Amino acid sequence: MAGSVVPATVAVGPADKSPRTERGRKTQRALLDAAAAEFGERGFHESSVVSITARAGVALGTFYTYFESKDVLFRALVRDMSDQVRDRVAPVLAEPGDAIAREGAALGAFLGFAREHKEIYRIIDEAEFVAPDEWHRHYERTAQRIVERLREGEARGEVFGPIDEVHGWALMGMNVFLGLRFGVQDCERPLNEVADIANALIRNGLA
Amino acid sequence: MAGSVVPATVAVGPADKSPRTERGRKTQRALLDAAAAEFGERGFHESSVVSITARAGVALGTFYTYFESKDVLFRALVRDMSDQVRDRVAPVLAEPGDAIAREGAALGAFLGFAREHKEIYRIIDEAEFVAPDEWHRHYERTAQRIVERLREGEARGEVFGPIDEVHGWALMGMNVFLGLRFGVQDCERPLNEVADIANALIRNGLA
DNA sequence: CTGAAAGTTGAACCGAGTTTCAACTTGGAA
DNA sequence: TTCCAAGTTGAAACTCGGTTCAACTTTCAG
Repeated sequence: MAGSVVPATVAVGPADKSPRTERGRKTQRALLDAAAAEFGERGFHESSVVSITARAGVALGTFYTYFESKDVLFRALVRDMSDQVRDRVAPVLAEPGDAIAREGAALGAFLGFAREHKEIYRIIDEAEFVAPDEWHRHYERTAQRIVERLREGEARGEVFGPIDEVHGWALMGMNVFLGLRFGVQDCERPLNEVADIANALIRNGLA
Repeated sequence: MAGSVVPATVAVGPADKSPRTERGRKTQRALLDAAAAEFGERGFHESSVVSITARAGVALGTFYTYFESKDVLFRALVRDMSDQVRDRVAPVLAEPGDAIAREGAALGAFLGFAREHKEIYRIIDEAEFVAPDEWHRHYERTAQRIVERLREGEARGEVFGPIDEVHGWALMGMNVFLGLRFGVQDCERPLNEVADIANALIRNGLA
């Protein structure tokens, strides 16, 4: 899991803990991957630095060579997951189709990501308590992006306005819960089926 | 806050810790109210039994007269919050209108509840990590109830079917995130405005 | 080959918070 | 008034896990 969770460099705060050699970079990467897996499986509070270092195959003290604290590591991970989702969804938005179809494609891409990275829910959800600012930032930006896309569609006459912040949060909430139900919990149901039903809902409503 | 959080009796597990006198019931109630407030403000892990008993105005040891552990108390609270939401939404569902209008009324009632009980989000969200079974039960039932209501509407020809589990989770996700944004975070915006926009979305879609 | 910088190690320190428990208080029934 | 079950108390035992640090190893430039 999560072989690509690690960015080239990681923000570590004032005291520079960045690795200076290739060897160091590998160790830091092992710690980040181990942490993503561990937090995903057990949650922040159940994961100990001991268990993370054990999973990474390094000694306890090594952790503090690269991270100021368990907290700082978690924040770096939240930021990274948030960026990964964005990067995964971005390309499908370039595909042809009207604004609503593109939201459907975005949902499909997100569901796929959730199936591959089930740890994302535990990490981002738990950020509400462990790193509230990163958590807030993530949802604020995601909703904002949806609103912007819908407004572009509105300008093109593809969606019926006026588009409001409410629409952004409504669609985001829908996507998040569908990701939870059909990405993380139920791994069997075909994702395009789910995305199609949801897309029909936001296109035509239920009436 | 949370004067009505306390059920008449609380499940406490095998060893019977139920109070036997009026005095005991009052103390247990004080502990439950204090815990709801404390968990709502600081979250489960930041709330200590010391802080809860201090807020309730009783000694540390008294806590264990009524609860086997901090964990058991939290579970009781989650169950209670879940029931409170249900009880708050139920009455407005009896009002006249088609199935979709009733979903709008339900959302309105839920948003109102969220404004009055901001602690509900922290408590139910954190249950994902502290009491996963209660958390699962809560969302499973909520989605199920939405699906049932929509299917009734479908039978009456008020909504366009076929209604799927996807619809239940989609609407629930929408409601939850709107409650977060406009119930807990933004307390200014008129709730019926929010509910109306969301209801128009699920009634007619965006196209 | 050599020295120094980078990296690694894990026992020990430390604070925090849950839970226990034996002594003490309260309130009401007989 | 007496007695006892129910309730209360808070110091202390206990557990747990984050963080520190001084000794040790590896790597590599000169």
